[in-house]
Amino acid sequence: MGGFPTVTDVARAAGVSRQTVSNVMNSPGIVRADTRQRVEAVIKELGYRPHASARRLRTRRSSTIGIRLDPMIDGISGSVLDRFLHALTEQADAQGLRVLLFTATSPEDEITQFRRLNDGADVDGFVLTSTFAGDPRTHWLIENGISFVTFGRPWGVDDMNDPQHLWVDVDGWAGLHEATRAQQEAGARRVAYIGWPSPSGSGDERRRGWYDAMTERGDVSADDLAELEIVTPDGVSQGTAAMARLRQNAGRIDAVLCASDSLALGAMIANPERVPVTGYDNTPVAAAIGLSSVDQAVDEVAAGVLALLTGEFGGKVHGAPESAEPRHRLVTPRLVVREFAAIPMDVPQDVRLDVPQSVPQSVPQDVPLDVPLDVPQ
Amino acid sequence: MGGFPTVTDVARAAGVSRQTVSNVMNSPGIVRADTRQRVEAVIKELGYRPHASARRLRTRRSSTIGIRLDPMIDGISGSVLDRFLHALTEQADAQGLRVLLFTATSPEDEITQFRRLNDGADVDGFVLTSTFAGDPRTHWLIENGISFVTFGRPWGVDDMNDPQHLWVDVDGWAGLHEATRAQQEAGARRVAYIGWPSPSGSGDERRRGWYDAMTERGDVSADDLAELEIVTPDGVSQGTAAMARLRQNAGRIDAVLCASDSLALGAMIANPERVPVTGYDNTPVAAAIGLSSVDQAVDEVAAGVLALLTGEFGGKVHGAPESAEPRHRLVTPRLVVREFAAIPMDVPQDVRLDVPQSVPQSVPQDVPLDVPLDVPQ
DNA sequence: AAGAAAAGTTTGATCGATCAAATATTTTCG
DNA sequence: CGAAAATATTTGATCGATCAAACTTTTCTT
Repeated sequence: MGGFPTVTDVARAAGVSRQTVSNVMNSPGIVRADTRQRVEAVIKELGYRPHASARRLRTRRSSTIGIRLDPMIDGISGSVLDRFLHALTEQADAQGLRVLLFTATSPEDEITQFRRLNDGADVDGFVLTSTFAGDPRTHWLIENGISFVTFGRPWGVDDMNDPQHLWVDVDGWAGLHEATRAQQEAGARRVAYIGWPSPSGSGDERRRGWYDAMTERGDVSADDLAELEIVTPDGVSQGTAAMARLRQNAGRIDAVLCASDSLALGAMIANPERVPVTGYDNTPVAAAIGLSSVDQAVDEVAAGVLALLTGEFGGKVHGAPESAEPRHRLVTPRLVVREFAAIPMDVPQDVRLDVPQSVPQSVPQDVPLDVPLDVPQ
Repeated sequence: MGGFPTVTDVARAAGVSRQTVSNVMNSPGIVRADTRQRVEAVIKELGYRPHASARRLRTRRSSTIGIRLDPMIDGISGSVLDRFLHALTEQADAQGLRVLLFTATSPEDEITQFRRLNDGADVDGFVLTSTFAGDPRTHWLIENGISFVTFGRPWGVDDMNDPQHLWVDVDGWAGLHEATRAQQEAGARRVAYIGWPSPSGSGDERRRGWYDAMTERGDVSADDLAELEIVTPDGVSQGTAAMARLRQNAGRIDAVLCASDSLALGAMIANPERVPVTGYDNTPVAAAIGLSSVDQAVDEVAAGVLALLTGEFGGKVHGAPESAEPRHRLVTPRLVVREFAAIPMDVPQDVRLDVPQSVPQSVPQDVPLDVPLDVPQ
């Protein structure tokens, strides 16, 4: 009559004790088969569902993980975080975990939220995104013994092997290496790279992937290689400007790789010769425009994050330092090849580094464009 | 020494009873000022935080709202849902509410999740997105007396005034009406519209906004108006095809309005005369390409959803049918005007309705493109 | 100033589940 | 067969907070 049935109701109906009902749900192994079946039948019949809060109060665990919903999710590159969030939620659901969102305006504010959610037993652990060098969040979490896994490796010196810090990341080096190889195999020799200024954890990784592939091949001189590289902050208009500069200074270009889809989209604009352009992140924009792009395998990342969070270490290292279980995972991204220049674009022949006043800006000012996922700010 | 301090610890340290501590937190008004200050000081000193699960067990409310993370969030149009989710989380946080995510593969599956989360006292109510005609979810929730608010009005006959169903929606009519007016004021007379096939709840609304603005002005004949309208399923390549058809059949065109940014992006491609194109949703793509677009004011939508969910009705109607408080909100979208054709595009003169085999497809096949937010499936 | 009313505070019970320890039952084996 | 061991089940206590009702103190009324 009242609300929902409780363990006591089920126990009475099945002619057993509360604890046996509890055991059927949590340690089926220790209940005799016939008893278990009887209880299970009653559970189904009454439509019994355990009361999550009561269980959490007693067990002191919430089966919930917290993740900050990043404001930069609005940008083009933000969609990687979206897809990650979706994959994480889906896979968490499948193993009985819930995902709780929160927002924060700064790393300090985020730490406040950590405390609030942890003290209130709202969550068992956290998933962090957008890590950066000297990230105060990871230090705080480690100090306070709170479980967490980061999507993105720690960028500080030596932090990468900190056994207290569990992480999953995408191998940007491999992504660019494969993308470069793909262009070379398609006949390209002079493959240019538009990247971000160093130091940038993930940016430097990606650049190295391109650089290594180029030097392994060995058919471009060091001087030429230097000409084929250009750095710029992230953004569509920056990509356009960088491409224009490349065309002025680098001589023949057979293909262009970019550190982000934003740059790639921009590069596409100042690309009348329709040189193949490859971006990074495989965002919807890339898909719509028909750009090849390196896809961060968010499903694998999510799986890795959950495995570490629920695995042997329970998201943190409690003893067992001799364990062989790896404390991080490096996921290899996938290159998504698309028909080149699906959208034919043309550009006035007089494109200069500084966009002339008489021509409309190629990027409107009203939207802050897409800080990429993992660039330290 | 053990874990965190509890009410009992605080009570002891402050020399009061548990209940007084509880009152300080929940009904400060009934505690004498000096007592309250003393207790508050102790709370701060001990760093006491209430245990969320214990509170929920006792009060039978979770201060958490559930929302399904939609798979279609990956598409271009999906970013509206993203932005809504972010706004919702931010504003929920501000009023002490948590947001819990879940995924589902179908409306039926979603109902299963509703049951699970509700029975377990995980959530107090739900926010639904992507409503469609005959949506089984809302019926189920109403039947089971579970609180919910939808982003998107109910599309069934008479459903819109169903007093059991609280909703917030964006006024697509007003959006298109304003966009049309804006073009007319800029000197356009023959404004075309690329929309979705009827019946489509939100699609029909938007079309009506354009249609009404055009007939109010009255300088285009009914025949011409029919020529200026074209319907097609959503998608970039569909937009391109539609635009090409318009150019063949509609005579002069001064401006084009589209039911989505996907269509607008497509239309942009087959637009050598650089007729102004306006999209809908103000997605990152529109921002990057420099398309004008109708922005669904997600902040206002989120505020409205929360107000209804926590307001007089608590997300559902329990008596008080004579109340004057509105049971739904219609938010007026904002037109974001951008410099036209920020990205110069050109198209071969021989664009035909069927894309020739020798020319690369304008949209790659490997990505399911962007079902818009509110199109019934 | 006495009694009533209001305001402030405390006590015991309770939400629904699980833990720890006790008890009952079945199995094993000399 | 019967005692010890192994297995199965039950009982009482507990997690941390709030509710409901009892109790104490202060304020108001006449």
